[in-house]
Amino acid sequence: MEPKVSDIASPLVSPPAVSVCPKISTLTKRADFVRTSNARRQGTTGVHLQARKRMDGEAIGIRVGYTCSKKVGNAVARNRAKRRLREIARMTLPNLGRDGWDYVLVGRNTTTGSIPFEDLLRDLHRALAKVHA
RNA sequence: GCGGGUGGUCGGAUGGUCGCGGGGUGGUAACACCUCGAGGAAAGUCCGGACUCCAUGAAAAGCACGGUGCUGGGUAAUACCCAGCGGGGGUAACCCUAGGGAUAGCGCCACAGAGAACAGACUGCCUUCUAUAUGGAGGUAAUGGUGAAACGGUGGGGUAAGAGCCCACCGCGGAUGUGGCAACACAGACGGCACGGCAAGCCCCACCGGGAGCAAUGCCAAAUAGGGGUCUCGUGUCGCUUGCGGCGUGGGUGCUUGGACCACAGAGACCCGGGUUGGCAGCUAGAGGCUGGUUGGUAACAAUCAGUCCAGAUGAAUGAUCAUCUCGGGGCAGCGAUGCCCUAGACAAAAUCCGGCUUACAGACCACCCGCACUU
RNA sequence: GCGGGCGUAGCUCAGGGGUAGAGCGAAACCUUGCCAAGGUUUAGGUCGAGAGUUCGAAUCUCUUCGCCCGCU
Repeated sequence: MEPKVSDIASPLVSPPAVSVCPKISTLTKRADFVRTSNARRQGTTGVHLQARKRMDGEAIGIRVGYTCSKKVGNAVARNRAKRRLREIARMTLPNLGRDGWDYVLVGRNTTTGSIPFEDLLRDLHRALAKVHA
């Protein structure tokens, strides 16, 4: 039997202690995106991940940004891809993300909006593991 | 039943769990609760407005530039809509139509053809002259072929040959009359025919448009700077009532003109260098939409009454997932009725707002109408 | 969001109503022992797409698609 999405995510969604859970904020500045893209990167079928360990004092907590260029498609396809990226980040980063890092999730050509959701989730897990290594 | 035409509607539904944006309430806060949260095209940005700023005495005038272009009406306005007219298509329902002026002027009409816009004559036809030839003079425009287009068409009379030269019909122009608010329609004396096409070529005529746009504009905070160089015009003047008037200079979001206004010691142009891309307002209730009724109108639409609804983000909010149902589609089994399984599946997401236009769109539904076939 | 511009041969561009062209590139041949250069010749185009105006459209008009630039 196929594992349900809830089975994959359940250990991750289980609420961690508040003191362990860093605050997650969204990247909005272009300069942050550029700095992150110059650091570590890892591509998978569904998502392309860029990550960077910040210098001390820049900001607090985990920060995450989302990018979907016109290659992804029209406005409907871009928004849809961005929402799916937000959802997997919400389910994953509170547990697997590291404090003091910036992450940028980039939507891929046609796959981000179309592949099954659990595949997208596994792709982010793999990409995070490789980037942290 | 089949085929077609017109107008319109919808664009899955319900529930659970976890999340997102705005507003409200409570709370010191974390947060909790309540409530609202994409489209018919939100799209393209092709038009028209609202609104804001700039300019302005003024909706200034003229020129330039751009647009519109049958008539009447509707509207805040339009290139939109409605009702008609003319032209074209279709057996029909019905559809399409940038549709003013070619006698204001200029320009163009390649190739072919004798000749392409003004009457002219290559091949011809007829008469005549002579030196009888591939000749000259005259008449004619019916013949031939070319071309998108050739100076009215067909038939008859007539003639040396011919010709609206004459006649009949058709076509064209058309004084005038009738109907219509008008575009225009109908009738038509008369004219023997004179007047080719292109204005989405320049242009003429009529009407419309001041320019830029929410990245407009205003405020707050921080930071940096209160820059440098070159060039041009200036450094006012007269009067008195002593802060006003005359003159002068400079200042214009296409240009010019005149006037008013502002400034009067600085103004303008170009080049070099440096800083910031934060927050708030504008920002969503308006020529508002929808539903139902009444009145006027053929209609578009207007007036009015009642009810109801209202996204406001800014790396930009609607997602993820599960279940059930239903419309279609596909597969398998079956002669069939039907059963089982899979599958929510088109275009496309607000960005100041509104009215139109155009383009994209899986599929489903409703009403009316037309043609053909069949039955009664 | 607003404003502006461009689509013609494989590439860079002319042509602005009358049979689509230039340069570079490609191919074949000549030349050479071989290559380059040179010479001769050839192929290659729905003029981004669809309608309209015209006798006739790459050209004029409208619609549409794609690409590029500027404005805080």
